[in-house]
Amino acid sequence: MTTTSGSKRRITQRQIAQLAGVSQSTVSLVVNGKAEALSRIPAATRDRVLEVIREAEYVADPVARSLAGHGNHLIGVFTYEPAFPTASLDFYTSLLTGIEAEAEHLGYDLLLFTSAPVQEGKRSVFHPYSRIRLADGCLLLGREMEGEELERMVASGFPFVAVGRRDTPGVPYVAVDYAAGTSALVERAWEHGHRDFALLHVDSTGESTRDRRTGFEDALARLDSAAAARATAIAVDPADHAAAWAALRSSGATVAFIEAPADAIALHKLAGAEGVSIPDDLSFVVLADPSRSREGGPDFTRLSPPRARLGAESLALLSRLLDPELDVPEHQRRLTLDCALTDGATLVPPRPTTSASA
Amino acid sequence: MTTTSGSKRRITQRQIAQLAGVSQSTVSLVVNGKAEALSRIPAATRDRVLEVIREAEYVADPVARSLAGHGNHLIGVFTYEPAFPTASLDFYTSLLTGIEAEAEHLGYDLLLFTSAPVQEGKRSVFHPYSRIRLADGCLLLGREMEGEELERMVASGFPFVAVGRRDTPGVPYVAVDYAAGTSALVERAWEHGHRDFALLHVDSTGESTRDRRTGFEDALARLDSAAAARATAIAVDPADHAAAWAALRSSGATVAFIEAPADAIALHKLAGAEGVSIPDDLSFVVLADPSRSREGGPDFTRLSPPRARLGAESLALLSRLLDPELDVPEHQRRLTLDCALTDGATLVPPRPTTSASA
DNA sequence: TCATCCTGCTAATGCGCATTAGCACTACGA
DNA sequence: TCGTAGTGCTAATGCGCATTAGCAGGATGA
Repeated sequence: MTTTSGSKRRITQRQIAQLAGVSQSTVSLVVNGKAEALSRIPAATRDRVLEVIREAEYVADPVARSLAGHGNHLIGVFTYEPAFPTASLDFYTSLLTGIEAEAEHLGYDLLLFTSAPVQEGKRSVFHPYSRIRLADGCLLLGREMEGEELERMVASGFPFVAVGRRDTPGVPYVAVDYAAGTSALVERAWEHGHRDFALLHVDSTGESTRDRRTGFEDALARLDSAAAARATAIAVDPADHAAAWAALRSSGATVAFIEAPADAIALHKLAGAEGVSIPDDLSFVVLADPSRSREGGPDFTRLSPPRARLGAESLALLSRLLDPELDVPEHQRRLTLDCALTDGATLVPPRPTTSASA
Repeated sequence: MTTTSGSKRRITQRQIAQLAGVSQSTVSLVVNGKAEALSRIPAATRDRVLEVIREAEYVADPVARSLAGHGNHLIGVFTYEPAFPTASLDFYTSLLTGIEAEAEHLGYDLLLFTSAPVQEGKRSVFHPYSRIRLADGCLLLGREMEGEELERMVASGFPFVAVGRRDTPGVPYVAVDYAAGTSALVERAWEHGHRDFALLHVDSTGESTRDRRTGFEDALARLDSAAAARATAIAVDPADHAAAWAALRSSGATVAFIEAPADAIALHKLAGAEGVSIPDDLSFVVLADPSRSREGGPDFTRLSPPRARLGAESLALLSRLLDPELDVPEHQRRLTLDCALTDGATLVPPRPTTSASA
């Protein structure tokens, strides 16, 4: 009564063997024997077995195959952000699209760890009933992952790839070059004549947030140390955009670099409410693509990270790591993709200086 | 060398047993024994074993658990439409969102069958390396499923739920009431004064297409047999919207019921190109929600099938079927959800008749 | 004093498959 | 005539776990 399911037990190799008048081993050999093994089995026998298999509609039990030491072409997808489906799905959709396309291409099935074993406020791959080992390897998604968690992953020897740059040593990843992308946008704003910059970033210590900040600060430092010193960084509380807006206005910046599209949209609204025109009074640069569902937002000048490609490349890297033939050298375990820029309508030259103060 | 992965072999119950000075059975009992079994094991022993488990970071191998007759809280998601990720993902995104949310709620992981074993032009769950049996049960998505395939599923005894109505006997499903929804829209158009109807449907024999057609025809028949007789059904070839447009125009209809949002958008464009105003010259009613990514389309008067809920309810039904405690009666194995209507801007009264012909 | 019951475990088995060692037999060359 | 090589298979084992029967030893009751 504890059987998984199904009224009738599934047909097994042993039954096929009986029907065909051979041993279970022979059936197994016929089903997956290598050429060398098959050469020992005459065509007549093989055909007979195959015939029985076809008639009986036999399908090998993947669980047993797996236990017997065969991978099952399964890739796990683990997401650290708890609210996977509802809140964050928008964000991950394009990633998943890329992953799925590549999975289809490579013949992998995808195991989504949607069951949320949230312990002590965080998700962890390591919990007593983790199904992670059902998969041959695993992709890790999420804005933030703890170093300790990643170290355990590395130590466990379980093959995985992180989607996004990770500092933890030994972690294979595919990343987007947010630093270079942000730098390029800073330079563009500079060319437009902007000298007062503000960065409105997500309140996170995640690598991607830091990369954007680094790109922002480095570019400014290269261009003009005074402007760099004047630049303001503001951590945005998604629950209190008014505060961020106030901080932005009092910073005196003529251009705002905003990390999260959702924040950009909210701030854009606040600006409209106060009669501040974007971009005439204040330029907006957004450091990611708005998710598709948010219509209504303006056509931001922004970064367009290649999310679908990021997903696809991550899976491709993982599949290389899984290939026993391949010995992927260290330097090929970390990839960085260029980040595209999208010219939008929200970056224009600043208003000509109406002289300083009153 | 054929081991799945991981440099060091994973720690097993046997090793835990040795470390704790007990037998493997005892470890197993400690880990998952029912209360009755556990009562035979004194707290001291249990604690010792648990301590070793904690220290060794032991995690049970889900594959072995599964083989030994335990389900693993895994739900398979199979999609019949081949181009799952790229072309059709848009369509399935909302469905998947609902499924994922429910999976998280119920503690299930999701197995996406993205590897595409397309045989003879069609996908099939039944192929020699099907991993479907890794899952406890399975959701079937797709516009069309062959009866034979579904019959095999029913016969196999493997628990599953089809997303969308299926005629095949014994198939559990959750569906959207497209017939009633379409009927309601027909009535609304009637109230606006329309008497000449056209239905532009997808060229498919899928149940959902037929349901809409049924709803369309039944409503008209109820309202006025002459109008019903005058109504035209046009199968739209997505590659040749011009033909559909021509057929629509020559039908003399004052309102077009269009099944696929993509077709509606294409036809709307053709109308614009010919100077035909929608809805002033011709009303449009669409029988599904446009996917989000297609911005630019007008605000159609349309059906808004509750896709996310459809996904969630399907999984909920499946989980009920999987519960050994429950014996779901036949009539609870098929659910139909109401389909919402969205008032849009494309259904208005027809132009007053400018008398017949010239 | 012996039968009975309880306690605290363990040995043994099976889940379905892959893999390896090796058996029985034939053919063939020397 | 024997040794060798090949052919056509099968028996046996293990993967890691869950489950069940049952054993050894002590306590308890009649």
